[in-house]
Amino acid sequence: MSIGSEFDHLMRGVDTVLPETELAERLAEGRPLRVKLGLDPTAPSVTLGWAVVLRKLRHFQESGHTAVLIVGDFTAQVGDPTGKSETRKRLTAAEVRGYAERLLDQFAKVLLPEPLEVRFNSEWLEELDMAEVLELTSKVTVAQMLERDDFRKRFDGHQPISVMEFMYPLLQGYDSVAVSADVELGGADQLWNLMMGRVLQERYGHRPQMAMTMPLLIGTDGEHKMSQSLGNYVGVMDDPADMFGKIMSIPDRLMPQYFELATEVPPQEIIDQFDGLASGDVHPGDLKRRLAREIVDLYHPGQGLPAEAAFDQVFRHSGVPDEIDEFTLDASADQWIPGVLTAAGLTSSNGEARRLIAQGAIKLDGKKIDGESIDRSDLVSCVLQVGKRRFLRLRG
RNA sequence: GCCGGGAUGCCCGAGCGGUCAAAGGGAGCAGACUGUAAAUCUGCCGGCUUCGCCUUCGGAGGUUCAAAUCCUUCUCCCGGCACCA
Repeated sequence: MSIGSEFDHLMRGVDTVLPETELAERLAEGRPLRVKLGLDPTAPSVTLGWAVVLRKLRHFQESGHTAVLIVGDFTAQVGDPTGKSETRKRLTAAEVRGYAERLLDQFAKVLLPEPLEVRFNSEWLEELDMAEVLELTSKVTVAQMLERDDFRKRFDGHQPISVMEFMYPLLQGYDSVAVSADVELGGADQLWNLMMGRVLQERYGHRPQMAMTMPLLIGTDGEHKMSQSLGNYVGVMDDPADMFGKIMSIPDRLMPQYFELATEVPPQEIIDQFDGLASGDVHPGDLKRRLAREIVDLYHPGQGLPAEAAFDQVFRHSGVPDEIDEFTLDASADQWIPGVLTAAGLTSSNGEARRLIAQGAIKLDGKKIDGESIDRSDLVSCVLQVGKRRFLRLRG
């Protein structure tokens, strides 16, 4: 790859690079850069949101640079105060360990196996003794801490800020010192933290890293940043049909962002597609299908088209998906549908199920049911459906 | 430390002795319309095989025929004052 196209590839979708001119300079040095990305295992899944930065890390790998992926097992327990208006609840060591284990496989779905260094930051953070911690804290002033917006606001508003929260950026920054990062990647909300890494490296007499941030991907609700706690996410481990469906449900206005940040479709092609959309040559539904296929193919190679077919089967032809959960009926001749639905987990309570029946949302083999009880013999081998997307195959 | 205000359902927020499972909004779910988009309209939105019953209004006690609503106490938050610097 030439320097020019490599540079363009690395800059795809990027939000901010600081200092601006330095990326070209470092690339020109012609050696593999050490590109750090730190992720705290505070939840069990890699979402398309995290995948945005992970993909960027992969772009660096593709150019021969070394990906230094830091699993923040130690920092996860401290808790990143970024964007929080209040003190965050702390996770237990066991929770963090459990998440970290599950995440490692998922990272592998996005990154290349080489060149890659995976490090846990407890490796060095746990080893710091009090004298070293004090030295670390002496490198940064309280005024610098308060430059950060969320700290500033809380401080001015007399909201509590624990000293431990001040420690978070220091620890994350210390990671950069520990791994000698040339570049650190992060979400747009991490810029301040990344710059802290730069400051600390300088104070420790190392060459300061540059910071590169990616925009925060908006979740399927079309409003908030994608996050597991909000439930508006698509996980890279979601099965193809699920992934396809979730992408189809995002608001249209999110499509450009998703194409740019969550796919590898060449920039010029994206521009052409949206030009087509503006002129009416491309139908928004078709473009969204393309988007969904592209994303599914990224995490389940070759599954984009089958996922689309499954989607059409259900939503275009009002059919039933090929793979659905099964439920074995008990022996009673008279089956009470709300009980079945709730036992199978399709509804959360009998009351909810009864209401849905009253609203005409429950179908048996595609036909609306109106009563609550049905003969067992009329149910066996049939498909019970709640709304458009919840299905259950009944077994005798 | 003192004085005052507050804690309500997933979230925000009314209620201030009975007619309160608790107004209103948001989120969510379902129906119509669609491209599983947006916008809009409609219904539902604690549990229970439900004209009734049960568990909820920060925790624990108490007063009352009756408490989210009154009293006591505990916990936590918020304002103001004082103290310290």
